[in-house]
Amino acid sequence: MTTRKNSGTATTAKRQRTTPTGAASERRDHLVKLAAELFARKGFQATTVRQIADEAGILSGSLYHHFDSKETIVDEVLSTFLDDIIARYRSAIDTSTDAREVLSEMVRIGFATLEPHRAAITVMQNDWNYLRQFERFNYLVKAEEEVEQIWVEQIKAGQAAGLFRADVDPKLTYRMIRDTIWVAVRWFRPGGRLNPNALAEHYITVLFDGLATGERTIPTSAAAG
Amino acid sequence: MTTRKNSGTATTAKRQRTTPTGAASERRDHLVKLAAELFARKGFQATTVRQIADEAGILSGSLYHHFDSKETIVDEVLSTFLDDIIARYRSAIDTSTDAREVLSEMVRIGFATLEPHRAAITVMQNDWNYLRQFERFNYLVKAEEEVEQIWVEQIKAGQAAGLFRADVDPKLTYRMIRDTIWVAVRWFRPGGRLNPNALAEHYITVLFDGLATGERTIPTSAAAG
DNA sequence: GTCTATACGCCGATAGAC
DNA sequence: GTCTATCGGCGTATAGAC
Repeated sequence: MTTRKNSGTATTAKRQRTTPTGAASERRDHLVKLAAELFARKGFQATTVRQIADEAGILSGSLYHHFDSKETIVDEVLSTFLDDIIARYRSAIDTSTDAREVLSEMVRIGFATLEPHRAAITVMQNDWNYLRQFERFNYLVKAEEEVEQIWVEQIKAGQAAGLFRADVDPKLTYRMIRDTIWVAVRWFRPGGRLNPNALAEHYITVLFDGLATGERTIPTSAAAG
Repeated sequence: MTTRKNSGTATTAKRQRTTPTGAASERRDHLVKLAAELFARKGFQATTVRQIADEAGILSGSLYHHFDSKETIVDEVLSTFLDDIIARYRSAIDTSTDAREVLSEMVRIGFATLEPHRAAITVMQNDWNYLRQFERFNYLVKAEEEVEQIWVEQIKAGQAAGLFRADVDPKLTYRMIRDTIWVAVRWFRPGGRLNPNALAEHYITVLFDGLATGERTIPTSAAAG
């Protein structure tokens, strides 16, 4: 399909390294960071290569010494984020067996990612619909599927163990959790009233125990009350 | 700030009506609908006026007989949606006094809106970040604030009545509910496995009663157990 | 209400000097 | 690694005939 070389994970890869050793160029990384901020603020398409170059204090033509296209830049923004988040999820699964604890931890990971990967998550939210139409970004769909599988597995395990109510749809529940976390990037501001930790604990509380104070009806498949 | 004339609600308005009676032109409405679908599918910026015209079987120049700019078209898409949703919320508040019932009804309204306003909601989700930078769309911010006030009021009322747990942040809770509903437009497909009703009931269940099966710790300010 | 024809700027990207 | 200079294309929008 594409001509990309895959490394590390099965989902994403780094491309067009300029140094002979294969090490990342710091200059290049810096440019990617500047571009990511612009993409997040104005959208991918509304950001021009001239603006990116301006931000870096060079001319637009000079950008093409580092990247062969504007899409290569956003590709790097997104794949870096995806590599990181998937690695974190895997580590959470490895360190616990209780589905409720794993799920809580993955929620915490999500909110904790808002700050370091704010720009990438914003681009993912706003420009995913546009970017997905290019085959070069097929790996985004693959990564999404991999993440979904990880979550749904844990929700089903929790239901089988009698920890979670059996009358909710695992896939649907996953989507709602996922969406709630990532979309928070729209209003979350580092240093604001709420830090990522408080956000996570707030959400975990409502997610597991609910908003109501009264009696509950909880049908379960296993360990019924 | 702008030269727009406001009608109906305090938040949105219709503009540039062409008929002398002030009635909406059906031709114009049809063009808006076609454009909305394209905006939703490809993003506002990635959609060209030539594509909109193609879809309608006319040439791009002819579009300017109906609209004075591309932004006017998307403006009409968004304001129509906002007028409708705010009217529905108001009617829900008027027909019930129990905060839990009002909240449930507003959740149902949200999910029920996914289908008829799918395109508008998608544009709102994906292009809001871009559109908000133009002063002509300031009314979007105002409408958002109005909706927030309606929700937060109900959550606080529920807490005061001892119906909702007191240890959650009303504003934060509103944002999470709102985001969960609207972002569903990304994966919701009319005629799919889940209809808007099932979605709403599923979410209401988890929202009020939680995902867990065990005992809960529920601090309340009023009517403590 | 649509078409013909076109203005005019900005877009991403390239070639080659330094 | 950056600059100078530039290309071809497509973007929104307009003027005026029909």
